Amino acid sequence: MPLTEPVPDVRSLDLLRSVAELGSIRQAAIRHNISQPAASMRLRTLELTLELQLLDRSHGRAQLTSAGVAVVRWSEEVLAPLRELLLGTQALRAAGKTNLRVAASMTVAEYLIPGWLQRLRTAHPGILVSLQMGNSRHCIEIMTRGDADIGFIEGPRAPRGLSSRVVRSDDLVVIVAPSHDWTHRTTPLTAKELAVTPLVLREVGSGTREVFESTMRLRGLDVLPLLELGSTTALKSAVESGAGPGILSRLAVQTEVRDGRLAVVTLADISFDRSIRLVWSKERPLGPPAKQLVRLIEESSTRARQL
Amino acid sequence: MPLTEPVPDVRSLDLLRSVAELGSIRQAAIRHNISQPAASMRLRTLELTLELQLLDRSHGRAQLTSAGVAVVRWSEEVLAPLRELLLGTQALRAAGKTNLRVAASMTVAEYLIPGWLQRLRTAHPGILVSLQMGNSRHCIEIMTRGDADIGFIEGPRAPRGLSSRVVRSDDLVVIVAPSHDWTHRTTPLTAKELAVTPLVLREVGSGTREVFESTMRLRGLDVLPLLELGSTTALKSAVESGAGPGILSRLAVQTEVRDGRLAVVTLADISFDRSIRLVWSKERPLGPPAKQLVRLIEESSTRARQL
DNA sequence: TGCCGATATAAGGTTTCCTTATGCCATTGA
DNA sequence: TCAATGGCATAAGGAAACCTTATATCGGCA
Repeated sequence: MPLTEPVPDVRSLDLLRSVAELGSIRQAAIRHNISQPAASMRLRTLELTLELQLLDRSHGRAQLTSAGVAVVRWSEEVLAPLRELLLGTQALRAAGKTNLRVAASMTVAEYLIPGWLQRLRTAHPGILVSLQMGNSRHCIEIMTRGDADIGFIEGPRAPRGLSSRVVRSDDLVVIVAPSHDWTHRTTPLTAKELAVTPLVLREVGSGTREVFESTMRLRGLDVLPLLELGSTTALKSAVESGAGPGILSRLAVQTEVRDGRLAVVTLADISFDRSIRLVWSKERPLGPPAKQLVRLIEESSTRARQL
Repeated sequence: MPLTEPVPDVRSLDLLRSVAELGSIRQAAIRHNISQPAASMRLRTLELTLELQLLDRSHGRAQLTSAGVAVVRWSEEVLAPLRELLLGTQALRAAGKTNLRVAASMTVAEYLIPGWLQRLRTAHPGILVSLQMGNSRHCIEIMTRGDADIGFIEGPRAPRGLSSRVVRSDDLVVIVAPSHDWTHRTTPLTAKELAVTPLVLREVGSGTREVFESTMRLRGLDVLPLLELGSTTALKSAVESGAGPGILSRLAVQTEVRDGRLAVVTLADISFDRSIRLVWSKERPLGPPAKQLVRLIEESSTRARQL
């Protein structure tokens, strides 16, 4: 479903954040390289758009109202991912003049790279990253050609000729709509039940489909496709609207699960490993920028465990 | 720091998401209530802004490139919080004609309410919520006057005349810049050390300051303010730029800690409880909408534990 | 080859947004 | 109480962005 109009402008939200930080519209305007009236007008437009009084101008300096404080806070959740998006696209554009070339599978690039870039930026602003995306096979090719310093792929085993290490766990999960019967199950789902249920799956040839089918085949079980879709988004929409249970990477559904739009079904006697593996050349040792990134990733995964 | 220009328009990101979902610019345009050329132009502008080719138009229908898929994915992290912001402001505006009136302390309103509203919206679209914000004392007044059905406050004990239950834990933490010495400590910080260190604190009278001072006083310890600031944002900026260690609610710093902009210092022999408490009238039982919300909150807290 | 659906381009008008100039108000200190 | 100062709003004019309708172009398909 599209965004409910009217949509506040992100630059206005960012400006409001600066006003909160600096305590003055004037100063915020200067920092954003616009004139003071322009800033004043943007904030006014924002207030009209949201139909809320965000600033109290009756005492000389502009003071945030409680609604203003709340909006600033909520805006931070919008602005942080937007900054990550900008860093991500920047890395995609940056072909030359970078000191760290990263190759990543689609899943890693989509779900993990932006956060890592954000943290790398704050910890080591000097490092400029370029990003190449592809499937795992493609990434391995890039690495063996020496066109990237470091790579991230999914897969149970290390590719030959490259050193590798698991940096993050991931696995395929069964997802259903929150209204589905399976959300009320008291017993975990068995592999056998999964085999006889028509499922919403990614198309043949995708990494997700391959992992799922091969793991099931190892148990001597078949898969029964109900629907085959070519993208993660399409699959989520289908499951969400009640088409039936679907199979996707846990990373790919974490947001929807958190928001209650999808539910994960617990599995009894089967699991689909899809761990994420850091790979690098055996011949060439990791350079300092690459080492910084690796260290940061390891820190963030231990921190995630603590929380 | 302000957003790095040029900033992509969120409506364009939303449109791209719809294109990914529907597989056609035309269909996406219809869903967004704009003409097909307008949609085409927005997407073109987005591609120019990001300097990336997001769509492949060479096969009749528009097909997302791998960069396009990544941008859609990154956009979801932006659009979801934006939807929460819209729900939050909507609840702030909605005075009458709602079937669930919520009173919440600033901390709860800022950090937890939007997520709950989002989940409530998807699970029970019929429920219209209105939100009143204030400090904990103010919320209790609203509740006892009967001007809200349900409230959320911080505090160690139940206010008299109201039933209450802890729904979420929270506590004050010591935060420092990532470059601070304390990030390299091998031993936890003691209460005594905290007492002799000049700290960046919220102003006297704020809930945070009260909890901090009273807990320290109970130990017979004093507090030594280095800087007193009137807002969470200002305090974070000060600590981030190296002013010194600061004291804030864990909820208030989780984003910055995740992004590595701030670090939490482990405490040895002291803790500052600030649990969040659901309160309701003893005379009036919870109505069905209130019960739905409570159930949802409890589900989400157990789910958070599982992850 | 010819039709059809989908997208791009063109033209025109409206709206939005920014900048400079200026006026008003609150706070401050003598 | 009065002037000075810093800060915000308003006004006017011009530039840029955006949308709509109409039309051309292109790829797929029978």
